[in-house]
Amino acid sequence: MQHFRTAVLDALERVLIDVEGAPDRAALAQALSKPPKPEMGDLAFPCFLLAKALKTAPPKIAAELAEKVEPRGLIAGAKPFGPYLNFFADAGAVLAELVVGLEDGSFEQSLRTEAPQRVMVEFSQPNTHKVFHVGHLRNVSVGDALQRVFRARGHDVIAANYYGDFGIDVAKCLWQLEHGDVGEAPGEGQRGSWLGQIYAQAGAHLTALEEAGDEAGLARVKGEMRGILDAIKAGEEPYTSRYRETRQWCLDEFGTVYTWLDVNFDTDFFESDLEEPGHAIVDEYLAKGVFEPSQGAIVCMLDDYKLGPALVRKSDGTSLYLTWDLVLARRKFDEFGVERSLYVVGAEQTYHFRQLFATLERMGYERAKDCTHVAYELVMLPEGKMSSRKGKVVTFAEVRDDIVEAIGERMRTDERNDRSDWSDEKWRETVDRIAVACLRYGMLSVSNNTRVIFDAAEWTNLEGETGAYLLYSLARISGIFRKGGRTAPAELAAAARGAADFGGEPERALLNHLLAYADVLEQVERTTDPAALSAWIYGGARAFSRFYHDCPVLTADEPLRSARLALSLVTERILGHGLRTLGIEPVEAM
RNA sequence: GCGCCCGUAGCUCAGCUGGAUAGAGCGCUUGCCUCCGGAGCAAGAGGUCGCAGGUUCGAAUCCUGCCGGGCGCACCA
Repeated sequence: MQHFRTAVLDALERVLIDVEGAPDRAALAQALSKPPKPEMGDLAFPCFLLAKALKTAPPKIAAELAEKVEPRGLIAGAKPFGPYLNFFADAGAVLAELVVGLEDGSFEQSLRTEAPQRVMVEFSQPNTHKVFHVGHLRNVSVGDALQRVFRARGHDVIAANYYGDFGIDVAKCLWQLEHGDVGEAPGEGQRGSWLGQIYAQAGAHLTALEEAGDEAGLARVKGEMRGILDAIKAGEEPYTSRYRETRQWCLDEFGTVYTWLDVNFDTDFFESDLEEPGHAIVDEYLAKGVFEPSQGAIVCMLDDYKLGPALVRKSDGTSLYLTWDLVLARRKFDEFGVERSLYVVGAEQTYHFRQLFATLERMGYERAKDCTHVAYELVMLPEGKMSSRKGKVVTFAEVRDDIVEAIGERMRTDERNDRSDWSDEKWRETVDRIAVACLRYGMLSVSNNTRVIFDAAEWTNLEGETGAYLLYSLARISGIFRKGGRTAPAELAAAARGAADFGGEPERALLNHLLAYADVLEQVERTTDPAALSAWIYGGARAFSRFYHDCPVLTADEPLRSARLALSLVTERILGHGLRTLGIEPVEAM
């Protein structure tokens, strides 16, 4: 398929061929932008950067160049707007190219990078024995979207999960399980959350002792917790069996969450596997002189990086989070052959990752510079910060149930659409998809470095800028085809080329919007922030809604009817692609 | 004290590789279902882009300082 953008660059090069000192093609491409209003054209070239070479005022340059541009192929013409030279697309021809490109695969090919790499995206990293809450949902949404974007860009992607399945917090939970009044374990599917509550109780117990000033009690309980951890490390019963069983409950429950969200990992890492290799790696680099003893502990000095010493072994001989990340990084590089490594982790750990990457560099891993900490801000509640220790959280299960309930209610009370022939299975699947769309879109519609405020009332409101709106837009397209039938794409493309009256403002605005998809994916890869993609999809859904409202499709005369069907088709395909890249599966009806 | 992030409409946020009159959603006011799905479309009210300097033909966007908020700064993860 041919791109309008390419056609414009060709045209610019033709008219600038005699101009000495004119920018090269790359610079021209860089300068192209979108006019603020559809009636001002489809692609704008600012003439400021020719002012020096031509020694002429930009508006005059624009006017002169406009004279020289001739209608040709995808270009219908060019007009000057002040200092801008604006190109107009032949809407029908551009649309036909898109239909063809989507059919023969060249559209998807055009989304891909020229330099594919092996990329690992590590995300989710849930802790067993703790609740999975809406904060974790943000991590999964961002990580999975990035993973999908990198795939769409043609990279060889490995999606990695890293379970925090070991450590003193696990022991706290097991201690409370033994000493607290916890009742019987619930049935399958709720045991993980149950353990999460028990963990919170353990935290509350410790806080209570602390606040009561009971230092002896506090020391005793902490000692017992420490003892449980040591017992598991030593393989002693009953703690080892209890640990294995409860750990599995949690992993199983995480699995149901991922299935519901449609998230898949290519590889799993476990903190419990890293203790031993952690000791080895510290010994190795201690011997090499990269690490050194300090105040009874082992550190890596990072003065060259203007960072404090990175602690890799505590004075009691045990290892830390950072140590395990060193082991993991080495595996990622050496065993997986990763060329680029993304860590989707909350912004509060920025300092940790600066130390990690600097330490890796000191260890001789030059690829440390290809490691990126994808930092995202906290998810807050309207009343303030969440705290899993205090049990002040909105759990994933609560959110899922609330939103499923709200969507089900909306559909049951809606008389506009007849769903009497829907099977239970179709109901369930549709509600679930809308729920996932609302949750993921809610998490992805703000930039990584903006805090998300999770307001249940707001999130279950299905009107306005929500995931439901996006699915609704695509469902309307499906409705058109359900009623009008599916015509062969080749026929639609031919009709689009010949439809003289196609190209009204809503049509051109929508078409123009769709053309920017590849740029948006490139931007998300570059910034590792999926928010630009969600914003673009929302903009596309809006543009379609206006088109849908203003331009009747099925009742139009041929060939306009087919041209509009073609536009509906490419919108369905491209917005659908974008939604799936965010991890949102469209529905045909809702 | 040092480092990172954020301050844009009543609220929640886009826009930030400098460019054409600063945009959405929610809320408020008002139109539009005999017409492909009203979970929609259109219009209205609402903004000293935290403050002060600087760079530039041009600054919400870049630089400096200040004010306000969040997070982090070795034996937690």
